[in-house]
Amino acid sequence: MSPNSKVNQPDVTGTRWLDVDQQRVWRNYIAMVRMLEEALERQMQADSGLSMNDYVLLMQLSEAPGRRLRMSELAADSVYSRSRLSHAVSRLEDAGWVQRTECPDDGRGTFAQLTDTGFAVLAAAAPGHATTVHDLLFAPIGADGCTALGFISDTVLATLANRQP
Amino acid sequence: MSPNSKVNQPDVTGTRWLDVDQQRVWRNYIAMVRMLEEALERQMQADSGLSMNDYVLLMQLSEAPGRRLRMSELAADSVYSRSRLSHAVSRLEDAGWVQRTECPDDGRGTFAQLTDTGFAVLAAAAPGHATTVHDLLFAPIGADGCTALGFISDTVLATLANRQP
DNA sequence: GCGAGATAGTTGAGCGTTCAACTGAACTGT
DNA sequence: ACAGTTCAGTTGAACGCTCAACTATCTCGC
Repeated sequence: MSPNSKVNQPDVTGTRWLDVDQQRVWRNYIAMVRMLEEALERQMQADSGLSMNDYVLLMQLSEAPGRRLRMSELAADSVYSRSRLSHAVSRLEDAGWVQRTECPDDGRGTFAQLTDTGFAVLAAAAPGHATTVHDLLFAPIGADGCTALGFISDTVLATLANRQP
Repeated sequence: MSPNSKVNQPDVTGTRWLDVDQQRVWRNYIAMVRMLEEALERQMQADSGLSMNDYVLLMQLSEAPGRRLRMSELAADSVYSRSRLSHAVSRLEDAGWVQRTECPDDGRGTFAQLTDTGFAVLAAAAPGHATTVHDLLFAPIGADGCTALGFISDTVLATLANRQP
């Protein structure tokens, strides 16, 4: 596919091809993300009947003051579109884990409020999740790996945040 | 949520809680994965009208001998379920990028064969993708970050591969 | 104080993924 | 040689996400 460039300079078309190492790393990164996601999904589903997406949403809410967040904040924290979040919260509401509340300060606003039932479900799911993340990620990569992963995440997030307003 | 343990030892329930650093890294890892995925998806969609999922499938095929793979192999390489791949290949077939072929060695088998059109589409999409990956990931994290990410991916993949037969 | 535009959130159609059930081919043991 | 099981792949329904269109509220300039 790529012209197997030895160096990482833009070619005549302006393309910055990946070198062989980077190609390998990129490929394995994709595989890692997918397999990790799949493994966590399965564990969560099997142990708590919860999807990872829902778990993360409940988690975000549980850590917010008053266990509630504006829809937009929750969407931003979760890297969700407004629409996706709206659908997701509707389902969580049907399940009884979250309740929508009016926002007194802003008539357009809506709070997503974690219910006691939702909190209980989350609390029941947390240990299994933490253990799985520990066993599959942090234990294998060790403290240095954790530091490195933190650096990488921070750097990439900063890069993504600081482009086109 | 978690008991904010200072050390990373299993508690009385056998739970290995994540320490504060690990929680932060885990959170940022999830955000990074999501945002990176979203950014790449948008670039790919805008520049080539192709989804990242389809791009990766075509890529895998393009690198296989004869530009074809058994459905199962392709599924394994892509971390796809059989069903998901079957649907995906059907769509790629409708688009004319891939063609299904009988497998002479195994009557149950099917080959997914990349067509010339499919290869051309892939070739057209590759530069933009490579450039984006370079700009958003490898350039920011640098050579050390690349090495670290390679180590992390390899380690996690090995861990995931080496459990329950 | 009012109209234009921005902002918060929802909705429904369309599409992709998942899940379970299915077909047909290939091994396995007797 | 054939019954049971495993394996490769497909199918259709259900569900989640995306996209564009929509309502309702807020903000700003005049």
